Amino acid sequence: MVSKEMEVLQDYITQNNLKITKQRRAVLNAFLECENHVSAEELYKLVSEKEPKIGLATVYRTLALLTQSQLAHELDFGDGQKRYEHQFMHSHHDHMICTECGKIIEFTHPLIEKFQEEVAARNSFTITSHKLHLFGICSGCR
Amino acid sequence: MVSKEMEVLQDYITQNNLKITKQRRAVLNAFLECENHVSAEELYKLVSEKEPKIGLATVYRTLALLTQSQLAHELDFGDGQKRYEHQFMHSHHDHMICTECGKIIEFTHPLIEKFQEEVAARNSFTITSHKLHLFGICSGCR
DNA sequence: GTTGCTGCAAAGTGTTTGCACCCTG
DNA sequence: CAGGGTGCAAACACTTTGCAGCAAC
Repeated sequence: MVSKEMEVLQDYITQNNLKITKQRRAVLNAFLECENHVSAEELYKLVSEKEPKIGLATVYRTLALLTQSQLAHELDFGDGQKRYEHQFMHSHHDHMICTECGKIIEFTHPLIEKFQEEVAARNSFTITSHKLHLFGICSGCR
Repeated sequence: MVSKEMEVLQDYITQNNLKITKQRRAVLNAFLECENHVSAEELYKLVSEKEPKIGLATVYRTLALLTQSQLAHELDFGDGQKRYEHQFMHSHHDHMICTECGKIIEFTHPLIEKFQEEVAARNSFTITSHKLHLFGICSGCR
């Protein structure tokens, strides 16, 4: 069973004279199986179940690799640690973060994007990326 | 010369059984004089000019105090350190960050805010705050 | 004179790096 | 069998904390 994500990783690895290892496979599989928006530490715990001897440093190094190969995307919700989300076949979106329960709702709004471009153009600014985070209380916590 | 910001700090301090000190006054003054979006380290260097014996920890502690008393607002642009902006009489705005020169342009767009509320309502989510950061290249770096 | 504040150094947190050994290609 | 990958521990950058002495009220 080779997932399409594994193929992407294979491609990236062979194109860059790198090597596929059982640790990298384990990290990728755990990353794909787990909920979105994992931290390195959380992923480390998950991978450890399958690959007990793995080191935290390897998880960090593999997450960097996944980010470079576009399989993962780095996020920073301002809680002091980076989080990673699935990127493959996963188009751009923004986040609502419930400050009570930590729930994350993804959304996009075409008009928000449009007005971002507008205000950028007004300032002669060329957007390469953006982050929009709404913090608040979700329906379940109200 | 007592600035309105100093009065706010005084109020907060007396209301909470705290004490005003020359270090706190020095940090506040340096914070008000310096450009917006300072990091703790930067502010520490500035304050050190006037108050050479001050410790970095005091700057951190005073920044926490300023944040609590609403004089400062904590920001995280994802570069690994917190930054602080003037908050007093300074209404909400978002940020464009030039990834070449670090320049920060502040902006607001009423329609963006409006559509944020709309998409939140659609998800039964109550917004308490938000962060919108546009990353890209400013006019001077193009 | 209490009680909070300071400076210092030590401890913390999340992440990165150096190194000797291991394993993939 | 060469060169990259791994685990471990140490190093890192930023921030917080413990403590003894100090200063504001």
